[in-house]
Amino acid sequence: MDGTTDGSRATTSAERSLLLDDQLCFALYAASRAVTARYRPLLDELGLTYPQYLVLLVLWERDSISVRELGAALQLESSTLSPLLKRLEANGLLRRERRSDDERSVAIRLTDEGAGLRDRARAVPMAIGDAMGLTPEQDATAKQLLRLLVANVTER
Amino acid sequence: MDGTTDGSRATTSAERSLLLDDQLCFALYAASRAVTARYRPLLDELGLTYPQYLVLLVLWERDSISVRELGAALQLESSTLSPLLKRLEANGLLRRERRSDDERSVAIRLTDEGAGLRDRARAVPMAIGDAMGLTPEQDATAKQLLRLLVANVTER
DNA sequence: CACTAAATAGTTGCGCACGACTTAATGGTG
DNA sequence: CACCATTAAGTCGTGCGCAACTATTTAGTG
Repeated sequence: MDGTTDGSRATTSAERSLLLDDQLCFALYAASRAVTARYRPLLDELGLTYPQYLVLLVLWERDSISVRELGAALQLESSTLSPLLKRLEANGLLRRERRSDDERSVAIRLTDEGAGLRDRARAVPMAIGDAMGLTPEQDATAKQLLRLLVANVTER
Repeated sequence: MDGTTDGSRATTSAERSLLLDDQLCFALYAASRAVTARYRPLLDELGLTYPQYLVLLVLWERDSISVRELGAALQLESSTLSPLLKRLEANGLLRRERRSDDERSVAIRLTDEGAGLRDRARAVPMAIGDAMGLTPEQDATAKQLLRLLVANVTER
């Protein structure tokens, strides 16, 4: 069926290949979606999407954070976060209130329900870690390479 | 400002951390978006989005492919591809026609314009490769780890 | 103090991404 | 042949993700 484009074709070094399978960027794109897909059933039980889960990870670490700080932590724009936070607020997991000392800023605070979700989420990282099935060394290498990549790609 | 959660906290081995920065999955998610963002200005000049570019990569390799085969190559559902292919067709880059031998199937064929775009796209992988700034060894390691990860995560 | 520039969050429009579903065609099976 | 499960593509609804823009508040400057 799909043996046609398998394996390792030769690539000139002067000009990079246009072959899909040669490209790290596609591996990255596919891996990110595959991992998110693996999260889905686990997060469904918590009533969360993956980005919502990431927001809660940040808030469980440090509550009462501004949208700006949240965006810095997750590398997301306010145009992504604002509606997402509204949905989490509608679901009763957090509250948004203008800061009195700076009315431009909005403090995101977990409700008791949002804070309580943390216990139910504790098993998630381990389940995902198991599913990823990398050795601790591979995991560390991957994280290190991805951070280097992000640093390089976002500079300038 | 953000030195508060930096660095390397200790993590118990029995139970994985809920810290954002400890998680490979977040590194993956952030890296994927960062790389796509780096592509954006290059692809804007070609009038393409990143997923559209991926579709063309496949078609430049092997024209007259079905939606199903395209989905297998990119790991995307027909519900994602159908509207995307419609947009590419509206932009004059490809045509979709039912196969006569199997009327369920739709053959995607590049137009001359779509095929011609390949030359203008040749510089893209190199520009991205440079921006990613990994050594060939690091690039190979990353691809290898990501493929292993995808294989593990999607099994069962 | 008046006025402008910067910062913060939000809105809008568009294009994915995917689950759930629909429609149509095909391939068995008895 | 009739029937039904399977396959292929597409539609619909929801939630990101981001560029471009807006509204409001704050900071800085003469």
